[in-house]
Amino acid sequence: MPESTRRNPQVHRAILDAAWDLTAAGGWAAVSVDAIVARAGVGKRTVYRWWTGKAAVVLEAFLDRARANPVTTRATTAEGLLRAHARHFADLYVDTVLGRVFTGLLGAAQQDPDLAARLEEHWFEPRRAPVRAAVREVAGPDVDVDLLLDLVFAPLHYRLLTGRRPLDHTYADAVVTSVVRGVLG
Amino acid sequence: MPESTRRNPQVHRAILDAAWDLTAAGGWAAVSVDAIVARAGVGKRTVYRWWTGKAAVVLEAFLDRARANPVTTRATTAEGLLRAHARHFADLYVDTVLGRVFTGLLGAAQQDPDLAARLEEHWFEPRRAPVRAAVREVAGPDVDVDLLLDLVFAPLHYRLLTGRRPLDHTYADAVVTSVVRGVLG
Amino acid sequence: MPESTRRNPQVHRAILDAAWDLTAAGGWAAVSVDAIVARAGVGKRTVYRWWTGKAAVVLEAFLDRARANPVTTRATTAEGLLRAHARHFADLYVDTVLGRVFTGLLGAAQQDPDLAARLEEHWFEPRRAPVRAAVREVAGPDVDVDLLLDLVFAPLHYRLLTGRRPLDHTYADAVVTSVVRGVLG
Amino acid sequence: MPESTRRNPQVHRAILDAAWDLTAAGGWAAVSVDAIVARAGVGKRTVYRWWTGKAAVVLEAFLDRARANPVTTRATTAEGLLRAHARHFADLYVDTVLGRVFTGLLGAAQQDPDLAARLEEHWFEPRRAPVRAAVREVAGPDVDVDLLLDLVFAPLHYRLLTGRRPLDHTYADAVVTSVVRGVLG
DNA sequence: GCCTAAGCGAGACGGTACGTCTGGTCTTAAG
DNA sequence: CTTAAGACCAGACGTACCGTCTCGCTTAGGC
Repeated sequence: MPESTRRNPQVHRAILDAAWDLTAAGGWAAVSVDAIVARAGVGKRTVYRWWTGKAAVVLEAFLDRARANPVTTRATTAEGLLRAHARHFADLYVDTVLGRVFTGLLGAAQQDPDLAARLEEHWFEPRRAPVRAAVREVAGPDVDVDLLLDLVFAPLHYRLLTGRRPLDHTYADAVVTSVVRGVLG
Repeated sequence: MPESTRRNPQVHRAILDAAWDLTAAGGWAAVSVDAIVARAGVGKRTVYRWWTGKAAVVLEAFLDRARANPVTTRATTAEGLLRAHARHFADLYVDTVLGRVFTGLLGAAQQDPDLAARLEEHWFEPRRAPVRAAVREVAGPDVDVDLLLDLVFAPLHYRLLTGRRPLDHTYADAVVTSVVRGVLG
Repeated sequence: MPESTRRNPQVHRAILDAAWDLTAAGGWAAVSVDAIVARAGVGKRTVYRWWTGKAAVVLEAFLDRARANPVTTRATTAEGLLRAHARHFADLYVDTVLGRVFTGLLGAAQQDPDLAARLEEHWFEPRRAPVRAAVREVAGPDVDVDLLLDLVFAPLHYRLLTGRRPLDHTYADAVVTSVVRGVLG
Repeated sequence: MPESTRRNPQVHRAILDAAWDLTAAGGWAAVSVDAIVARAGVGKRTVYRWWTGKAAVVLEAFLDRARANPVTTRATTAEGLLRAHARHFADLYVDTVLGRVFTGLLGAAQQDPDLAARLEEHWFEPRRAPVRAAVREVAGPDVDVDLLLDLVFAPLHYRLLTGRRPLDHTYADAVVTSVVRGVLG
C-alpha cells in the first residue's frame, strides 16, 4: 500500500498474482517472499521496497480480489439487511480461496499488530460502515448498532475460524433471527 | 499429552515452565523449540519425543495454567449463568499472559488443524460442556443452547482477537443482555 | 580450521571438495557459500559453523591440495637449494588450478587481515622455514637469510600476480643466479 | 579513461572525489558504486556511462592523486637511482591512503584482468620506463635491466602486500644493496 | 547386582526462509 | 544527449528455526 510515482504496474501486478496463486495452490504456508519472487520473476528487493513482508503482500492481493464481491441487496428492514450480509459472508469465505487467505491473515494478525491495523482499516471497517449506516437508518435511535453488528458477525467469524461446525445460510439466518428477536425473549 | 512409564517429571515440568516463561516475557514469537531447549537445559530430542512442536508444548503449558481458574457462580438463571461466564472470560484473558498465549494459539491453529482439534477437545469443549448443561436445565427445551453459546462467546473472542475495542464487564454484560432479550425485540 | 569432537568427516570433505571443484571450474568468482552448499548438498549453517566464510573454506581446500606437493631436492649448496625451490614454485602455480586458487586467496587477503594471517601461518611460514634452515646451514653466518628469501621469492610472486610476463624455469634460474651473485657485482 | 565531448567536468570530479574519500574513510571495502553515487549526488547511470565499475573509478582516482608524487633525484649511479626510487616507494605507500588504495586495486586485479591491464598500462609501466631508461644508461649493456627492476621492486611490493614485516628506508636500502652486489658474492 | 533398554543433554546436520546488500541495466523527467 | 533519481532483476550474504539424527551418559527394571 505504499505510494510512488515511479512504481512499475506490471511488476506490482505480477507480485500480487504470484502471492494469490501460491496461496490458492498451497494455502498460507506455501507463501514466502522467496516463493513469490521466484514465481513472479522479480527481485527480492522489489518486494521489500513496496511491502513489509509476505503478510502485507497477501493482504493487498486479498483486498484486490475481495473488493470485487460487493454485497447487493434491496432489503429495507434491518433484519433483511443483516440477513443479506450474513449470507454473503458465508458465500464469500466458505470453501473458497478467499476464505483460506482470510483465515491465514487473521492468524498472522495475532502476532502482527501492524497487519491487524491494516486489516481493520482496509477491510473490517469499510465493510461495516455501509451496513452500520443502513441499519442505523431503519432501526430506532436507541439501538446500539455496533453491538448489533458484533453480535451478528462475530459468530460467523467464529465458525469460520474454528471450522468445526458448518457455516451456511441456515446458520446465518439463525444468527440474525436470534440476535434481532432475542434467544430467550 | 503422550504416555510413558519412564518419563522424567522434572524434565517435563522444566519444558512447560520454559515455554510459559518465554511467552510471558516476549509473547508467542519469542517461543521456539530452540529457545525452550536452551532455557530448560534440555535436549532437543526430548522435546520432540513428547510433543509435536512448539505449539503442542505451549498448548500444554496453557492448559496447565488455565485450568487453575475455574468459574464459580451460584447463579440460577440462564442469564445469570451466562453473565458469570462472560465476565470470567474477560477477567481471564484481557491483559494477562494467559490471554496472550491464547491468542497466539488461536493464530497458530489457523494453519495447524491438529492444534485446532486439540484446542477444541481440551479447551473449548470442556469449557462449554458445563455451561451448556446448566443453561439447558434452566432454559426451556425449545432453546438452541449451542447457538446461544455461540452468540455469547463469539463476540467475546472477536474482541479479544481484534483487540481494537475494549473487552470488559460492561461489554460482557451488554452482550449477554442483548442476546437473551433480543436487540430489536 | 576449528576443532570439535563431533564433526562429521564426510561433510567436512564434501565441503572442501565442492569449494575446490567450483574454483577449478570457474575461478575464484564462481565460489560462493551458496554455491558450495548447493554442490555439497549441505546446510548453510554447517559451513558457517566451521568456517568464517568462503575465503576460509577455499583456504583450507587449498592447503589440503597444496601440501601434497612437497619440494624434493638433494642440492647441497645454497644456490642449488634456492633454484630447486624457485623451479618448484613455477611448476606448482603456473597454469594450475592451485595457482588460480592461490592468486584468488592473495587477492582476497588484501581486504581480509584474518585470511592474511592464516595464509602466513599455514602456508608462507611453513614453506619458508625449511628453506631458511637449509640455507642458513650452507651459507655463512653473516648472511641475512630472510632478506635472501625475500629477494628470491618476491619476484616469483610478482610475476604470478601480475601475470603479464612468463614465470618459467628460465626466469626462476635467472632470479636465483642474480640474487646470489649480484646483478651489477 | 573514456572519452566524450559532452562530459560534465564537475560531475567527473565529484565522482572521483567521492571514491577517494570513501576509500580514505573506510578502505577498499567501504567503496561501492551505490556509495559513490550517494556521496557524489550523482545518478548511477552516470557512473556506469563513463566507467566499468567501482574498480575503474577508484583506479582513476588513484592515478589522479598518485601522479602528484613524482620521484626527484640527482643520483648518477644505478645504485643511487634505485635507492631513491625504492625509498620513494616506501614513503608513498606505507601508512598512506594511497597505499591502502593501491593494495585494494592489486587485490581486485587478481580477479579482473581488465583492471590488471589498466594498472600495468597506466601505472606500472609509466613508473618503470624512466627508471629503466636511466639505469640502462649508467649500467653496462649486458645487464638485464628488467630483471634488475623486478628484483628491486618485487620485494617492496611483497612487503606492502603481506604487510607483516616493515617496509622502511632501511629495508629499501638493504634490498638495493643486496641486489646490486649479490647476497652471497 | 548385573544388563540392557530407555530417557536424556548436547548439538551437528540438511533445509527453508528471512531481510539486507551490491552490482549492473533500464526508465523517466528536467535541463 | 546528459544528468539525477531510482526502480528493477539477480543473487550472495549471514542468521534463525525447524525437525531428524547420532553420540555418550545415566538410570531403570527384568533377570
